[in-house]
Amino acid sequence: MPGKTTRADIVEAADQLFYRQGYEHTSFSDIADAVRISRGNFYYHFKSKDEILDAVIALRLADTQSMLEQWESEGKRPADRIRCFIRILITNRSKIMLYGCPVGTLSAELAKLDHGSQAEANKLFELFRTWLCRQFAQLGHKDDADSLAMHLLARSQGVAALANAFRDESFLRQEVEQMCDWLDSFVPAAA
Amino acid sequence: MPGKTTRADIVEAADQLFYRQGYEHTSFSDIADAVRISRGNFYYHFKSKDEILDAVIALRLADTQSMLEQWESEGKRPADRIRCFIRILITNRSKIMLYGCPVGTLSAELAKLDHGSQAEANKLFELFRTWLCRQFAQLGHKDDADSLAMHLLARSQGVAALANAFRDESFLRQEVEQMCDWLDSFVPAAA
DNA sequence: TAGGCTATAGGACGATCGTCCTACAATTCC
DNA sequence: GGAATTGTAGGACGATCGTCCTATAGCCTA
Repeated sequence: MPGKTTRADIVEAADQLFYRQGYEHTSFSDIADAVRISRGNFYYHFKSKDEILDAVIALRLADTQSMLEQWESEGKRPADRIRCFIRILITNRSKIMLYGCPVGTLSAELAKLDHGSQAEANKLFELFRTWLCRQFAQLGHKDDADSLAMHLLARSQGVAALANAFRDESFLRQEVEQMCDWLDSFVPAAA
Repeated sequence: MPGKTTRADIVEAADQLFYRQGYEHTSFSDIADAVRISRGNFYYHFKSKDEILDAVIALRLADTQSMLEQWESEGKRPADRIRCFIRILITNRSKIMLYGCPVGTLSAELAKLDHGSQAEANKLFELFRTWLCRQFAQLGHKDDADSLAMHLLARSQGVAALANAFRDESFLRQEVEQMCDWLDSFVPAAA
């Protein structure tokens, strides 16, 4: 039980706190309290708060990557995979209504802070973008695959933002249905 | 030049700084420097930082209200008015790519801070929502006017968020065109 | 058993935060 | 022209921030 777990515990706790409270509004004491660890001990595992942020981003990148890979390896058709993406809004609806989209809100916060890790955080967006792009290409839309990916990404972001502001679950579900309908219009006519 | 202008100067400077840096990341010193005023003198005009935030929100509400009224009084047809809304993304593209949407980012930040003025800030969203709702109703879509308003609001939010993350102006313009096309599909067939 | 790592605790540090207090200049009013 | 009010300046305050330093337990190795 020594060593390695503590570091992982810190990153996990920071991940949750950054999501719920924002990066800047989360202090070392907050994380220390959550992990039940001395504040001083912190700097044995991380040299600075920024380093924790980088670790959190790396964790999210890895988690996202494996989630996307799993969606892809489940052997469904491209449209089904894209539907998986659309439905995360429903899966995570409770947290989204409380804290927004973890990707979008972090990106927006780091942009305002003019933070050096902004580019790293945006790799989360890029992960979804290239993955969606690949799915649309497999759907037969090679030429406008990236535009479609960005379009869907944007709509998801907007839905998450408004669902958060208005705490409106029925709006969220309604928009998810519309996105699925929109997606169907791109599926080649096959049963 | 006495009195009243100083208060207005403070609110204006805070408005800009809150937009560019975020509410929490903006300190009294930042605002004081911008207005060229002593930090101590601050509390003659405002009792707390929260009070400045409320004043900033009130200013934005008033500005937004008058902008919407102007769009409505310019005597165009409802579809043209909605197009005015869509095109703010292009009008403010430079700032949006740097700082995101002022309405959405403030709402998101206050949600994470669990700030008491969150409801006030969301009135900005409501202003756009009810205005758009009215326009869609005038377009003849009384039954789903609110859904259409929320849909358009969400898409605008998403476009602003991604344009901010990727600093991509052509994406922004492309999505604006798509939204205009989408709008046209709701206009009753008249020349 | 002695010595060297690993991991943790606890507190000191300088800076900055929002807030508040007091002194003083400028203006207005009797 | 003295008094009261309005507006501004500057700094003190307690708290908290991120950071850093040192002491100390527990462990493995020799």
